[in-house]
Amino acid sequence: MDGQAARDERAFLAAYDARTFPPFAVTVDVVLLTVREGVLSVLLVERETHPFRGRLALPGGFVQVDEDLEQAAVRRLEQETGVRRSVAHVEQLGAFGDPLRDPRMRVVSVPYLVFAPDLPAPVPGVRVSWLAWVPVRAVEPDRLAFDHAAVLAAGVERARAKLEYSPVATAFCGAEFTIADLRRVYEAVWGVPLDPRNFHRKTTGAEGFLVPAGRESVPGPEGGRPAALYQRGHALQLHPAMLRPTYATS
Amino acid sequence: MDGQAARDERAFLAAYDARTFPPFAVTVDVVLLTVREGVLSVLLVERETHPFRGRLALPGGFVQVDEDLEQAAVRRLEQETGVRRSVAHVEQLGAFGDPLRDPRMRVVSVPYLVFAPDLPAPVPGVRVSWLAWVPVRAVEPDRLAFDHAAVLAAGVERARAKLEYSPVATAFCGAEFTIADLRRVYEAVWGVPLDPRNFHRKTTGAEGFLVPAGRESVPGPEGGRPAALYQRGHALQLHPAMLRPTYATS
DNA sequence: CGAATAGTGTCTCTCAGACAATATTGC
DNA sequence: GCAATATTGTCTGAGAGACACTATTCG
Repeated sequence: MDGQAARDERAFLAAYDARTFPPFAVTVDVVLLTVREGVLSVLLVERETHPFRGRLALPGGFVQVDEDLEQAAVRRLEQETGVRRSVAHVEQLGAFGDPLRDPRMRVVSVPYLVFAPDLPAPVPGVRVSWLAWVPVRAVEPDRLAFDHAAVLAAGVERARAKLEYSPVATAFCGAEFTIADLRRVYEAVWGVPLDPRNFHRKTTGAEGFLVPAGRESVPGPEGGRPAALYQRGHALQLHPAMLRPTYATS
Repeated sequence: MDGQAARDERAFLAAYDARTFPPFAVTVDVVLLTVREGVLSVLLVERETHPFRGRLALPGGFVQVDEDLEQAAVRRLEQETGVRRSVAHVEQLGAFGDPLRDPRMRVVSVPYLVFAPDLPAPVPGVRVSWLAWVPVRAVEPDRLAFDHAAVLAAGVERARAKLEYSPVATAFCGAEFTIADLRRVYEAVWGVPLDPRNFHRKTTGAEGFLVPAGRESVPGPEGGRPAALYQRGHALQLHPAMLRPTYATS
């Protein structure tokens, strides 16, 4: 029986014509977030080609037929923005498939959310003439191409929620960072000031979140006691969670 | 300037040939969960056609060219399982696009997670000869078609997490339900017993979660005091959150 | 020394978990 | 009455938020 079923299946596939299905294109977009000078910022590129030529957009492009979705996103990330995957956190943000989101044809886009440390100004890569970090609060939604305003909003909201119960905030920092560095990440992403003392106690108390690097930072130009340096721990969850203040239902 | 850009864009679109892009197909799958007799169960169908003919699978199918993704999922839900959208909670679960997940061609699937009350045994609908509620713990992952084992696992994990900080557990109940009904939902989805007394205090204390229906339920065959009936409230978040016991990192 | 930042301790309030006690039904 | 379920109350410990206080640097 099993042999018969396998033969059936092979015969079916040999006769299969892919053109009988509705033709879609699939793209990936990259919502690359970082914290620069205390401000949550997103990397935007200027589109060089139609549609939306000259408009700002998220980096991204078409997925190749034999290419995994995340692999396609990472390829765009590295080619167009110069950010290496190894220093960043990458997670899928969902699928956006409104039939009218692309004027060319039916396109389903799978955006990926990326957290990266504050990097030197990225250089325009393949097929990109201009790109820049833009503070998220300064982005004008109506001026973005496609439905990228909605994608960006989903990415920012995901980032805000994720900081509460996961240790991914460390992906915004370098390999070694101070508690104050980490606090500035939370403050920038959430857009609220946090009490440095309570923040210190909570982060150092959460099991597996931070590992002491055994070294100290150099104080800034305004002086101050040197801070201990930490590395990210091995925990996958943040427990207890770090809840946003004024947990309004919004 | 704007007029020139618009003319450029129109000219580009008129000359555009959609066949220059890699051909994908896009499908939707439905992870329909319910709680039957205290057991978290998923609706599975038997595939009538190749590939994976005769294997169990999630309901789903190809998205039409002019059809929204969620609309496509709801169409499958209603056509293949008879569950009406109005009684259920529907949310997107992400995109699954491994290049080898479908032997026919490159297919990206966008599964939707659906929570529904315990409904009368659904009737096989369009293109479906057999379907049944299967306890999630009884599903044999290797016997599911495509990558549906991974999709189901993602859906169950999303459901477990979502119950903690959102009021969607009420979607597993009917319009009116008792606190014990709701507790059995949490117990079934999380797979752990909960203290009825603490559960009662927490759910009735969470603002906007539940609204008293002003009526009482009929006690079961074993007696017991009648319970007050509730309806779902208007809250979008569950605050304070209902955290799973033994919050292991796992 | 003063300003600035890092880190610790203390108090209060909320809330989760354990569980006693009471209320209301069917048999 | 007895079993079963519903609901309220009480206690304890963990943890969040407010904030006093100490520690260490630069100028």
